[in-house]
Amino acid sequence: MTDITEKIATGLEKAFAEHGFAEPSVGDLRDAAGVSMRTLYKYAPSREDMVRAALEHRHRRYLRLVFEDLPSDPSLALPAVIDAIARWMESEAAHGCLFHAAVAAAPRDEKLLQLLKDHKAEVAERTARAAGLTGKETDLTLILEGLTQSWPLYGKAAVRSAKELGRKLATAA
Amino acid sequence: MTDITEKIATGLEKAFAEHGFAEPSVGDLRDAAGVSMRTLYKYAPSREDMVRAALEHRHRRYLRLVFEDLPSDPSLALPAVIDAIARWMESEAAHGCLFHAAVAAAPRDEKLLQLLKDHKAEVAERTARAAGLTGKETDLTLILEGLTQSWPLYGKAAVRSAKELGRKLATAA
DNA sequence: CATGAAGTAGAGTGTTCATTCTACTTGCAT
DNA sequence: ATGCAAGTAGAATGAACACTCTACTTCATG
Repeated sequence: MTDITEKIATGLEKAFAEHGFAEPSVGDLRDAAGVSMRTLYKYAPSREDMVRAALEHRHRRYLRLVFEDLPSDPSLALPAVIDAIARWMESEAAHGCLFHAAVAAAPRDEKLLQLLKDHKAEVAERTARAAGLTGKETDLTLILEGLTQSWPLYGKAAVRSAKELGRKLATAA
Repeated sequence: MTDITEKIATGLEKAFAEHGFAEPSVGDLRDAAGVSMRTLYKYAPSREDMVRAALEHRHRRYLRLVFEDLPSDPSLALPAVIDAIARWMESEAAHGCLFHAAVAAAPRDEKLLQLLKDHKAEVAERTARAAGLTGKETDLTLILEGLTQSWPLYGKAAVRSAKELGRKLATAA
């Protein structure tokens, strides 16, 4: 992960997050990355590769923002994850999950679908582990996905719903 | 809603559902609609209008498939809605919610966003009414959105999770 | 100090695509 | 039977865009 790779990935992620996957031309992406056409294509030899680079960068950043500094008490971990996701939505993902957006824009691209699945699986697994709810990955994914999707519609009320459902899930176990 | 309007809307919905919103050219859409270019543009004067026509058609079809013939017992209505959505996903929406896909493909289009919001609001409202859970629209949206998003990842296990969380929500009330 | 790896700027190329236009057909109502 | 409303087939147009190429600059290192 050299300096310039990081710079390019950061710019690409920002551009796609702001303008979606259909709209930005490679020229726009070059401007966002802050490099020349030649250099951009050297590190991402096609527009598809640019999308992948952006998602991989986002994955790393998401994990860092959501799962670093969680409380070690398992009963506090899930609400903390939900709060972290809410903060993420508020500051970074007004338009919803970038992985779903990417797959929606290119439903034929198998590599993208795999990236989405890996991302969601890792989020579910880490959440389950932190909350002491291993085996409940499906329920947790449902709650977190539901939160991410209903946030643009209901805002903070969606956060309350997610916490409430999370609490119910934990007490049942 | 004349014959030909319906024919065009049906074809457009199918094309977008199968190939996403980015890929199909207007030529492809014309073939899917089974009319000439001139006629297609007469009823949908731009590609954007074609997207809107497809979504409006899908909205009507979704409501019919999910909310017709629900059991009148409120405690049975929510599981029935969840089962209907599962059937819908299985047969029609392998790639996830078409409304979200459309918005993801064109995040700047305000009309599309409004269509999405109206669709989700009506689904939440009808579900709440059928299940005797008015006031719980946010929670219901979270569960149903979570189901729709995690279905491609977990299949029937997502359906079980949704029912379980729905049951917990209902018993608390 | 020169050389080559790695960068910049930006023009060129060939293709794809949304939209429009031309020319022709069909069937219904007067 | 004619004329118009509504359809078909598909070619033309002009813009946008992914990707490539040319020419030039920087700068660390042997």
